[in-house]
This record gives sequence, structure tokens and C-alpha cells, in this order.
Amino acid sequence: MGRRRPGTPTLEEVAAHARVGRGTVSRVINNAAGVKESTRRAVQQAIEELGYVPNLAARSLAGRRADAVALVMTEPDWRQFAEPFFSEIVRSLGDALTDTGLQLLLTLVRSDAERQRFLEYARGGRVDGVLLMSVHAGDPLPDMLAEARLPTVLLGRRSGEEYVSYVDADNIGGARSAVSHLLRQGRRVIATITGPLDLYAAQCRLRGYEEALASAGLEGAPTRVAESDFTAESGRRAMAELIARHPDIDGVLAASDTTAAGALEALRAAGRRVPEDVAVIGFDDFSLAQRTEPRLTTVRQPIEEIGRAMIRLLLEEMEEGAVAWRHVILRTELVVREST
Amino acid sequence: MGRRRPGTPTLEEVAAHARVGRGTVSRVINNAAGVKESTRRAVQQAIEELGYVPNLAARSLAGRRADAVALVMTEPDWRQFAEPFFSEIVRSLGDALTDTGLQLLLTLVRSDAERQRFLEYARGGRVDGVLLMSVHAGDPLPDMLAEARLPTVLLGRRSGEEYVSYVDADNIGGARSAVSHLLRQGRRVIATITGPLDLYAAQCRLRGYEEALASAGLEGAPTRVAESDFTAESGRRAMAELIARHPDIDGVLAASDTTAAGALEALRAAGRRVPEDVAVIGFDDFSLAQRTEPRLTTVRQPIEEIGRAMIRLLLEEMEEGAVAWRHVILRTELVVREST
DNA sequence: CAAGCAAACGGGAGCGCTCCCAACCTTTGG
DNA sequence: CCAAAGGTTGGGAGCGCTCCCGTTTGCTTG
Repeated sequence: MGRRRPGTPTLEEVAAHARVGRGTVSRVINNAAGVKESTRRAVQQAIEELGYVPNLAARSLAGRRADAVALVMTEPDWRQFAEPFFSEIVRSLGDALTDTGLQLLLTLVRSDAERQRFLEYARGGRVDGVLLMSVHAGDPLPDMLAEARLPTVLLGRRSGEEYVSYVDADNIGGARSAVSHLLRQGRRVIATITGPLDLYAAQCRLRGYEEALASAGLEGAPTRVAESDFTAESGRRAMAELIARHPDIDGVLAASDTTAAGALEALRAAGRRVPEDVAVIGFDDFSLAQRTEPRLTTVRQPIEEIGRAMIRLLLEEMEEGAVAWRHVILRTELVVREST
Repeated sequence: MGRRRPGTPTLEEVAAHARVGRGTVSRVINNAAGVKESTRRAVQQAIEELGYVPNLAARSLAGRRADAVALVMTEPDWRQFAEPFFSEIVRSLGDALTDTGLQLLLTLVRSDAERQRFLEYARGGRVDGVLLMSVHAGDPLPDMLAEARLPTVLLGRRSGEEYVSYVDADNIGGARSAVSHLLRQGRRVIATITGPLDLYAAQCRLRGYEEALASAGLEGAPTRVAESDFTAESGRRAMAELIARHPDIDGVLAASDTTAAGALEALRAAGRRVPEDVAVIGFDDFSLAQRTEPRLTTVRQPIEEIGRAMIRLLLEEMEEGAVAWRHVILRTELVVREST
């Protein structure tokens, strides 16, 4: 296959054109110190005139780095793809990377073949580090990356696992404070709509819910727990179910803002007033939470901080060569609005 | 920054270990012909034993190709991100690439700075070609890529533009046949919920709608056109508006299946029966169309073919060096189910 | 049995860059 | 005025691979 592009000027040609040595041009394009201002300008002009663009393959080879990191989504996260959580994370990572000079590449891994292909890509040195969206418990990718000694940071823990770097939000604490808030309001029949329970984050939020009830001397009944897949539609369905099972329901903690929005609709359809009859709390605090009617009380996940922390950890690992595992758990915060 | 990974074995070392020359090892890892079977096995064993992984930067440099293509999403498409259309396209492209040996990289371009950064990445030779999600009319990226002579294929035309390669569905024809179908059923007050009208595809579908009405001797009233942004929520809102404006409405063509699903809800809320009182037609024929109640009559977009065509065009351009623009318009097809 | 041919194979010559050290040029202080 | 101390600059030595050509090997054929 002849995938070659027409003759691009090389650094050497730029050097000749500017009547300087290769080293000087290299210093200029890398913004390195130790170049006289006049020389720098001359080189820059030569670059301009020749339309020079550095060959990144050569730079990678000589410099032993790719200047790129991958954000990998494995199949189970695919559903998140359609949810704001995903785009918020991507945005936040993008922001966190802006002045590192690193290019962010999203990659989808949907099968073993694709996993293998990505691994070759990463081990082949095309990326300097890997960010993983919260992966399934059984996914072998983190271990494979670890074995290849590729700097890796997970978004969201997998159950209790420590031998991998991750950034996560305090889901338990967030859910607990949300339910405590409901209890303080005098709500007594409190249900929860969970996320997919094969996700550790969803398990944690459920645990927080249970803990809050327990410490108030109440007991959570399994019938007050309904599972969703984070979508509005599933939230609506779950809420309808909960109403049917517990007509006296007066409080709900939803898995996400999107789910909560679905729950609000189901409540409206059932003729319940929010927050008078039923209080609703979401999770995430994305922009959606302020556009619902009534506006949503919700547990804020610090998305910006999550993105920044992931990049920070990854950079540290890249610097030191993946010699340690780092964990960051970010505090969540209850944002009270009109739905409680 | 020391982003170096520990000493990986090189091809040279593999060659030494297998007691063959570099060329032979290269032939083996590239599955090239002209290697005796016994030699091949010996080399493969050496590769195995040493845990050799080819250095892709070196391969890129020497081979003058990246073995990767980028799928770029610019800001305006960001909203599509959350829609099934996007994930379907990605899936379809992934499938189409499986045995080309090309890695698919998604890239988000949200600002001029990021556009510039991506351009350097692409011009620097890190990808062999670029796929663009349907871009805004004013986006300079296609021209920039063309100037850099990078093989590029757009998904979806921009209004009437020919000097770029693209793959698109016959949106006009699809909308026309949908509306004709409604007319044949004797529907007379037919409205449409369009997509964002700054998207050429949305304009085309609107045109198909108008053409079908015109050729039946009817006239489309502006009050029968409501704009959506492809989301279910906006579909619901648009439908509610249309009902209010035209209580005698008996047919609707929606911008997408998602929008149609929203419209179905609004109709249900308004107490209209589907299809008895109002017939609804969607667009796309994604899996959602079969999960609505009633199941959706819809205009099928051949997603698989779109993905395959995009890859085919891109490979052709990569082969020949972007010397021509290629256009493919794929036929759409009305799939009749229960909502009409 | 020698000549001839094709299939296998080895390795030189880059690909375009970074790294780094030696060489050169200024400046400054004694 | 000269030497030491910096500040600049040039370019050699790779980075690890592919390409390609010349050589070797293994057969076939006259």
C-alpha cells in the first residue's frame, strides 16, 4: 500500500534554508532555551517559507515518546457513551490536557480482537499512557497494560482492587449524605434507583443509601431498590415500579441526573407532586439537573477535578515509569435545589 | 520528560536470537511471502520468547505510513455524540476497518486550538487518512486537510459542495417516500419535525417532505414544520406544539427514530392513538424503532453500507494520493411497521 | 554433472528526528 | 589585555524499522 504523502520538507532542509545547524532548528521547534532571538526568528521564517511540519514518527523514534494518550472505552461502557457523563469526562480530560502538548485519542474496544489490536498499538509506543473508563470487573485490559508497564489510570475503581491507579468519586459518602438529607426532612419511605449493579460505582451508591438508612435505625427493603441503566427511560420505568410497590413512597435517590429526570416524569404521570409528595435526588450535577422541572437536588461529582486528577496521575506515572499505584478519591457534595 | 519504557527487544535482537537476518524477521512480522515455513516458525518462536513487539514509530518512519485513521468530531456534532446515530456510525466504521489493519482513532475538536493541534498531528503523519462526521458549513477543517493533501472523507454532504469526498444517504428521497406513503394512506394534515436546519441532511429531509406534498398538489404550511435537535425531548416538545397548532393533524415525519419516540409520547399524552388518529414515521431505523410502542415505521439509513463506503473511499484515496473527489449517495428505504 | 533458475535470505542504506558533546563566540572580571 | 565562564551553535551518533538489491541455497533440467 502506497500511503505516502508528497515530499514534505525535512528539518534538515529547514536548517539549510536558514543557514543554521539541525540542532538549532530542533531547539526552535521544541521551544527549547539557548537560541539567540535573531536566530530563532530566522529559523521560524524558514519554517514558514517551506511550510515545514515535523515528522512525528521520527520524533517518536528519536525521542522515545508519542506525545499522545489514549482514552479507552470497553464494551460495557458503551452504554455510557450515550450519557452526558461520558461527554463530560471527555471534555474535562480535554481541558486538563490542553497545555501538556499531549493529544487525546479515544479508542473503542468491543471485542478481544480489538483489545489485542489496541494493545499492540499501545505497546508499540503510539501512546505514552492509557486512561480507562470504568471497566468491568473481569476485563483483562488493565492487567495487560500493567504487564506491558504502560502508565494507566482508571476512572472509577473496580471492586476493592488496589493494584492499579484510579481516580474515583466518593460515591458512598455522596449517596449517604443525600439519603441523610431526605431523612432530616422527615421522609421515611425512601427508595433508590441504582445504576447497573455490575458497576462498582453503582454498588457503592447503593451501599451509601443503605448505610444512611441503617444509621437512622431504619432498614432498607429490597423492594425499595430498583435497577436502571442510567438512561432516562429506565429511570422512568424504575420509578413507576417503585410507586406501584410502595404507594406511600416519599423520597428517592436516583442513579444519575438523567435517571432522576425520568423518575420525575413517572412521578408527574402518577400525579405525585415533587417535592411535596415525593422528594427526588439525582447524582452528577450536570447541566441537566438545572433544566428539570423542578430543578434537581443532586450529588455533585467534581468532573473537572476528576479529569485533572486523572491527567495528573497519568503524567506522574509517565514521569516515573509506572513504579507505584496511585489512588485519588474525590469528595462529592450535595447540591440542594427544588426537588427536595 | 522521560516517557521511556524499559528496554524492549528490537527486531535486530529477534533476528540474532533466531539466527536469521533482519529482513527475514521483518518479512515474518509483516506476513510477507518468501520465508520458508521452518524459518518462519523459528522466528515466531524467537518473537515469543523475547516478547517482541514492533516499534510502531520506527515502522512509521521507515514505511511512511501510520496504519491509523482518525474519525474527527467537531463541536457542532457534539450533540450527536449522545445520539445512537453516532455510536452506530462508530460501530459500523469499526467493523469496516477490522481487516485492514488500520487503527481507528476518535478525536474531538472543540476549539481552534484543538483544530490546529489535530492538524499538526495529522500532517505530522500520525494518521493516513481522516474521516469527518458531518461538519458545519463553515468549518475550515476539510479545506485545511485538503491543502495538506490528506485523504479525507466526509460523512454527509455540506450544502452542494463537491470538492471533497463524501458519503451520504439519500435524505430527500427517503423523506419523499415516507410522506408519499402517508399520502397514499389518505392522510392530509401532515407535519414534520426536522433536525437542526443548519445541518444539510435536515434541510434535505425537509425538502423531500415538501416535494412529496407538492407533487400531490398539496402545499406545506410553515406552521406544520417544527425543528428539533434530534433528541427525544425536543421531539416531544415539537410534537406538542404541532398538535396545538393543528389539532386535526393526522401524519408526522420525524427527524430521527429518537425524535419520533418523543413524538409518540407527546401524542399519547394528548390522547391521540397511533396509527389510528396520527401516523408517525421516523428516520434511521436503529434498534430503537423496534422497541417503541407501537413499533415505528421509519426510513432506513444503511449504516453498515455508509461505514463500508467511507472506508472504501478513504482507502482508495490513500492508495492514489487524494487526486480525485469521490461521492457516494446511498439509497434509503421505507420500512413499514405499526405506526402508520 | 554442470548449468541455470527461482526461492530464501542477509544486510546496507536510509527514514527524519533528538540527544549530546565539542567547538566556537561573547562577555566579564582581574 | 587576557583568561575564565557562559551563552550559542554545529553536527555525529543513534532510535528501530522497511526497502531493496545482491548473494546464497536448493532444485530442476539438459
